Amino acid sequence: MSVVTIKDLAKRLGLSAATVSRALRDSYEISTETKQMVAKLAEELGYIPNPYASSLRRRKSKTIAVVLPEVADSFFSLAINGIESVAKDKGYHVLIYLTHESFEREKAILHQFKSGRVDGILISVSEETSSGGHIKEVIAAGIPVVFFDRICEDVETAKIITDDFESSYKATRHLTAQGCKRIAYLSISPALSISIKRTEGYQQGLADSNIPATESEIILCENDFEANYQMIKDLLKKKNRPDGIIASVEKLTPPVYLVCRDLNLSIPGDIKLISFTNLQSALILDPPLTTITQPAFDMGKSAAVILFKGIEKKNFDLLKQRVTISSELIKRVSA
Amino acid sequence: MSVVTIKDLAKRLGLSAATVSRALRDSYEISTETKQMVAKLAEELGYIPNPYASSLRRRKSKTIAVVLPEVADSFFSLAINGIESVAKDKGYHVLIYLTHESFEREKAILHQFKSGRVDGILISVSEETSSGGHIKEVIAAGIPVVFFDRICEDVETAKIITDDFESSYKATRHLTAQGCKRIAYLSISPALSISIKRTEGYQQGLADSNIPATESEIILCENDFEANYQMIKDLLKKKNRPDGIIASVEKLTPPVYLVCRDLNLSIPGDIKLISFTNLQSALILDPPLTTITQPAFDMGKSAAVILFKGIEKKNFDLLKQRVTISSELIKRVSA
DNA sequence: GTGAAAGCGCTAACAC
DNA sequence: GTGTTAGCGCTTTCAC
Repeated sequence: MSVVTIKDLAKRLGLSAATVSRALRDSYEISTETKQMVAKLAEELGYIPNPYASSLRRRKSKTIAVVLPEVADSFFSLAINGIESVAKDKGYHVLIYLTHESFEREKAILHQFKSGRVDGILISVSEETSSGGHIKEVIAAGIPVVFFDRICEDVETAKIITDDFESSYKATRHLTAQGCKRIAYLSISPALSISIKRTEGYQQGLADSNIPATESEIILCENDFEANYQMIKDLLKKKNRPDGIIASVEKLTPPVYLVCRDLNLSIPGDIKLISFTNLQSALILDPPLTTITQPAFDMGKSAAVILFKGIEKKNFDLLKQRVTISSELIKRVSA
Repeated sequence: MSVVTIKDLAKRLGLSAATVSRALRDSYEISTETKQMVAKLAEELGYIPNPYASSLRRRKSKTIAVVLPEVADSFFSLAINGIESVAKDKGYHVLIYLTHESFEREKAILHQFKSGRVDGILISVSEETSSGGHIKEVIAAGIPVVFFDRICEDVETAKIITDDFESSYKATRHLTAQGCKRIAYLSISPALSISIKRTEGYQQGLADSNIPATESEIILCENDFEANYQMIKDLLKKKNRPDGIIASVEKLTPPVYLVCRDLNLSIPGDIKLISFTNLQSALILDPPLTTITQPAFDMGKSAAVILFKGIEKKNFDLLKQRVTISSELIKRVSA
């Protein structure tokens, strides 16, 4: 706790608190000499402003919230870096909240933001989030919100996404071009915006490759490794097993590799695989993994930049913003 | 911004602000009926306390800071989850700061904590941090600090670490037991506590295996992928190249695999490899990677638990706390 | 069991 | 260019 306050500085300098405050904020009203005196003493005494007194008075916190499902995923780790890089430059602080894919938790977290704790919010919604009422409430309370990656289509505010449909489409077409006739799609929560888009891209890819819908298979995976392993194993044990797989999120890659190993199936010989992932280690997997790699850092950065515009510029129409940053299909050995 | 204040509630109920405040905080002085009335109206009007007014008055922020070098590493991602899990239960908020391995940045971040922005700090120091003066200052200002993973030995406060010496020793002994005669150790910043311990464990392991110091080789790696790749390539091109490698941090794994592939060297045939990493994908690498896996989640959790004890319990001697949680050597194919 | 009053540290209006 | 005053919204004496 810094025990030195503006009053202390004022007393020592024979000035009023108001003048010191103005000098510290470099107000145009204050003479250069005074500013220097104040700055010098503040430095000497190790004065650090109390952020909460300032927040209370000015009604802004210089803080943003980042609401994420998890941080285990490499996508979100990279996104945090992008966000932090711009928050730091802006002199903002970053509060982090994890929903653990729970809608209830997400609601509770957002609810308390109406208190003015943060000046803006970056959010990637949970798997369970199918409607955005809780987010609309926060926006109605006057707090700018920017979605990134996992959005709510029914909430009108800025959205930073990647081209999920196109990525999935490209992945599917790549597999069929390699000769796949029967492609399984490993999905997560079907309510998620990214799931919907990716699934659509997959289906369109199949259609455009003249693969009948009967030859498609969508497996709804869970958060539990063992359960996913088992589902994938069941899938690959069937007599008409797929010859191609698209793993729609990072965490579904390991179980596929393991099942193939355990079932003695060769990738890409028996089964070709493409995963959505940002893991650097994709290229040292056995075999090197063909990936859809998302612009995670840039998405985080871009979301933060837009959020700050929304916070700082009064006549910036945050609500209409929509940025799509392309993902990349990186061909390696698995497909 | 919640526009409903305690005064509003008080006015509506014909009570004083003081009574409402006490009722909301469930003070023993207040009658049950009053409490219920207040709770009911607060709920109805959507009252949310202004956290900064409360922080200003009570001189506590219900917020902790987590200061990390990066969040790209799987270790720190998992640690954040551990930290968040306990902060959530305690009703605390988590501010995150990245130093990007810069000492200057770390100093600046810590400096402003003297303002009372946070009630406690969890920190894993940067590569460049060789002395802890900036941390001592914060502690002197009365703010509890807990180190986790990367510590400053010269700062007397709680430290949560893993058994770096033993892990490295075990890794080295495992390699020599497999027949390695010449083991290289890929290091990062030699000033870092974890680097020092791991290097010592490596050297002791060599000594106990009767391998002369002349057959050891410590390569100081950097933050740049290309540079590391080149250094490792140079290392493995030498005629007396090592037959074993210990990668002391996660990010050094990919370049080793790539160099081996490019030089047509077989792992583990020509070179055995053990890496410090928490990546789930270790077991689907080519070949599956033998790892030292750290208890990242538990370290984060444990650090947070101890920090909160330091914050909440006055007669808890935070400074003397020291917890070591063991890492695990997981034998797979690479060594 | 409740109220009045003071004040946390800072800043914005309004003076001069 | 600087000072005075009045709060921001909450909590905490100290009364009764």
